[in-house]
Amino acid sequence: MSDPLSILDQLGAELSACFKQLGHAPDCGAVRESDRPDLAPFQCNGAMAAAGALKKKGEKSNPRDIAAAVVAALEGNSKIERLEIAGPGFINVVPSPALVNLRAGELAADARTGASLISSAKTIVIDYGGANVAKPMHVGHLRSAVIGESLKRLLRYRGHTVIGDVHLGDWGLQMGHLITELEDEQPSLPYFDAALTDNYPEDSPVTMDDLARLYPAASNKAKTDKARMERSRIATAQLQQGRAGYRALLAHFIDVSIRALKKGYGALDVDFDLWKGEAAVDPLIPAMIEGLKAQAITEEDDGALIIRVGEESEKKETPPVMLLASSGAVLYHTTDLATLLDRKNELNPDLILYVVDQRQALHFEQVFRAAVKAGWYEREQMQHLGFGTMNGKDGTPFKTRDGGVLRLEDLLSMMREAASARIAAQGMGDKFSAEELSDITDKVGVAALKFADLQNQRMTNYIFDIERFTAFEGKTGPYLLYAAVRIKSILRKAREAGKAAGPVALSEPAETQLVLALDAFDRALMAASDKYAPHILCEHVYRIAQSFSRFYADCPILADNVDEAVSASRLTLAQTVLRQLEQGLELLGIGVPDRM
RNA sequence: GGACCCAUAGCUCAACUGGAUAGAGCAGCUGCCUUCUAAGCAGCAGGUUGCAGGUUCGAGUCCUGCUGGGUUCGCCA
Repeated sequence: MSDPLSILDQLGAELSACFKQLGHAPDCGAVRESDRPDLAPFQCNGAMAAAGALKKKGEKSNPRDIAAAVVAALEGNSKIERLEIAGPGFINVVPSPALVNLRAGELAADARTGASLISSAKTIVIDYGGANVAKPMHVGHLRSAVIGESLKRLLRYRGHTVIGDVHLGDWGLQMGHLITELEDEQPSLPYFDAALTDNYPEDSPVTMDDLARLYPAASNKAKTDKARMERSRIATAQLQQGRAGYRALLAHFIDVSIRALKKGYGALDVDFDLWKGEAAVDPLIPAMIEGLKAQAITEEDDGALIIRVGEESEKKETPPVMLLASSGAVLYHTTDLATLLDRKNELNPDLILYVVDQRQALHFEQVFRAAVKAGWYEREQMQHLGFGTMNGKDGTPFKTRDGGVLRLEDLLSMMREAASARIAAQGMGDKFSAEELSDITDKVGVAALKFADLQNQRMTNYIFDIERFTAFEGKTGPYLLYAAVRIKSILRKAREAGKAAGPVALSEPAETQLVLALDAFDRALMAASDKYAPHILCEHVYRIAQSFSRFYADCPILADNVDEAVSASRLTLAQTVLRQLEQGLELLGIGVPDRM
């Protein structure tokens, strides 16, 4: 049995059959949401397309005549209330009240409020997060985490098998920096005694704060001090060659960092199935390199081992993939290639998505081409979903007033503070227990933050403005929560009053408009997941909240003068809106409090 | 210099495969709380879609050129 169709699809089916019957291509009957909702909720532009097709065949025709024939043929169709021809041949389509009413009942009865499941499920890996060992999370990590998490949930809800991997940066020069800087601070630690190979302490010699201090200290010194840089390079090479003390230290660094990161991502309601990193694929590298050499796709160049990935059509050749530096060290390309191999072996995914800053587009293009050359994947199986940077008001990447990076932790507490100030200003502060208050401020803060980010199109840069992030009115996360909370409040009151939900019977325009908005859920989900574009889902949930707010203002539900059947119908509508709204928000990674 | 991205209302952003009068929010102005949470609702105002051409019934969207901004270009990750 197939899923019941949306109103739009049902109307499209009627129009398509009609176009076909009149000798035109069926897809001319495609119906879409109208650009002129004041005239009709739906429109069909196929008459123009049909006329265009005839013209190509050398036949003259008038799109308005074609439209008129379609309208005449559909006379009396029970799903259609009214058809009108406008302009050069647009057909405005108004669905019949019976159709809308029937569909409202279907949506209310459906656990997924109209959301379909994909017919062929894929195994998809999403590589997002992008945090590094030893570096505290800052606003630069926000977009990847928030967008990646939403895409993961969205694709899963559509029916795919999705594996999220944080893919930590834990294998580069930064590790050498940390090791050498720690050695300068605490030279007596056993990890630095090259004679020792075992029995290192179980407890980490450093905390997250230590790491956060050590790395920039070393990095700054190395910028001007060549000898200092060389020590870090050597330590990195020795680590990669397997020096036991360094490996033991690395394990501590990773462990300490993951614990901190789980907390940081947890505060954002972001979690990963895999906490793998670059170090995890290190054991694969020697055999991988041998394999690539055996395929004769590598070459030596200036002492480095490379894979050329240029293509004929390029005016200027894309730079090669660097497998081994002339020093013999493993590079970013190498670990990312090894990760692709690891995923092939362990998960054999159909698709791998990288939610990473757009600035790394070239890097991924290189690595993907190498993986294709190696015969591991088809090019279409790997996609870099870049996103623009978060800029300050001056148009350059965001910095705090004193020029530093804004820690994610600090941003979140700013959000919470703003939320809590807002509750106080409402005079609601004493209505909630301390526990509930803290839950509300968390949720409002996260909703504001995530929605502000996700509603932007992925690729473009956007301006980070704390004033705007902590705005709680208009097209914001808290507005959406507010709509959901108002419904919850009504449903509580209905329960207390012993009023039950009942069959849907629409009467007011605000009700019809609300049902039409709900019925667009599946389209929004399909478009958002096909294009990997959460902002499309943001647009939908916002429309739902808006439609509900109008309904709320126009259509009393529990008031004494409301007829029992009307009240029951509106309760069903309200429940359905809440279910879809909460589901949509969950797919954006946004949780809803009970009250606010 | 090569490659990629972007330019839409005062500000921040939308616009599905090329469709009618380019939409939201904020800021501004008018109304609406003795009735389900006013973090709300209704309304007004705001535009030569960076510039110049081209393709066609029809262009913010496609093509060419230009201007202005951003990113990136083998041994950092």
